[in-house]
Amino acid sequence: MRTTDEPTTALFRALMHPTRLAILDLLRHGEQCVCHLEAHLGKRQAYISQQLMVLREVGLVDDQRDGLNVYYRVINPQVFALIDTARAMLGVAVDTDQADGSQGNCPCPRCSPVTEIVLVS
Amino acid sequence: MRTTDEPTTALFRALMHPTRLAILDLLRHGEQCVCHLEAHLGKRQAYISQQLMVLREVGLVDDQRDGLNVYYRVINPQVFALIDTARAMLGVAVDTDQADGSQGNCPCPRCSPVTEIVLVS
DNA sequence: CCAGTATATTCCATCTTTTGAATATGGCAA
DNA sequence: TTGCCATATTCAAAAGATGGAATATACTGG
Repeated sequence: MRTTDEPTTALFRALMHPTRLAILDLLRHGEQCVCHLEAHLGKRQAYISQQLMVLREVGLVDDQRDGLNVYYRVINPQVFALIDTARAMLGVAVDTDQADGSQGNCPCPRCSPVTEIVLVS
Repeated sequence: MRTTDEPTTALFRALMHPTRLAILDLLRHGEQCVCHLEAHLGKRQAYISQQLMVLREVGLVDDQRDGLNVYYRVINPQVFALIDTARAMLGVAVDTDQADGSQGNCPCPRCSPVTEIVLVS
């Protein structure tokens, strides 16, 4: 229908998706670049980007460019309370960390500071 | 996808709908019969029933028969906190009452106790 | 300017949700 | 049983979401 609806439904609509929920979980401890999310979620970049677009459109996240990388962050941390309440209702343990098992080697400067480029002669 | 997803997404999926949200709002002050919801929401009975089915399937509401009428109630009131948090995030006023303007004349015994059947000779 | 890297967007086939319409069920009273 | 009332379920068409593939954009370095 999508007519005079409350924006509330749009919010829940955005939270209705496993990957988007996983992305938000990865943003709990501060902003992350797309490559970071990509590495940790094990999904294609374009796909992650699509989901980020949805989160952006409902005003849940904000992006900020830093050189080649784009860093995303949650605008209103209350959304975490929302997710936690939902999980609590269902008896799901609130996993404070990683959304999935994949270790994720994010190559961005913030994740991997230049240290291994020592190349001894 | 719908595979190994968290039940959390199912919860949000159920809350993603304006009519379902309105039904939950009507159940804030205790259980209500279907005709009550029908009267207040101004939607067809079958439609209301469909939405109630969705809410039932995710374990948000419970029903109980009393004669001809079926009364629905919210199982876990925490869901109201969830909705309120969402609305607060969006700056939407938490309307404690009626979901829409329609006055709603519910004919069920609890709403309209037998008083007008006096029929003087 | 050109190439390369990080991210974004568009397009599209497929699957799911939405909602109207018709129909079914369950209970009550006569 | 019959008829009626309240509610539930099923079906199907239209609308919307999902996720893959290709492509576009933005920035950096040479």
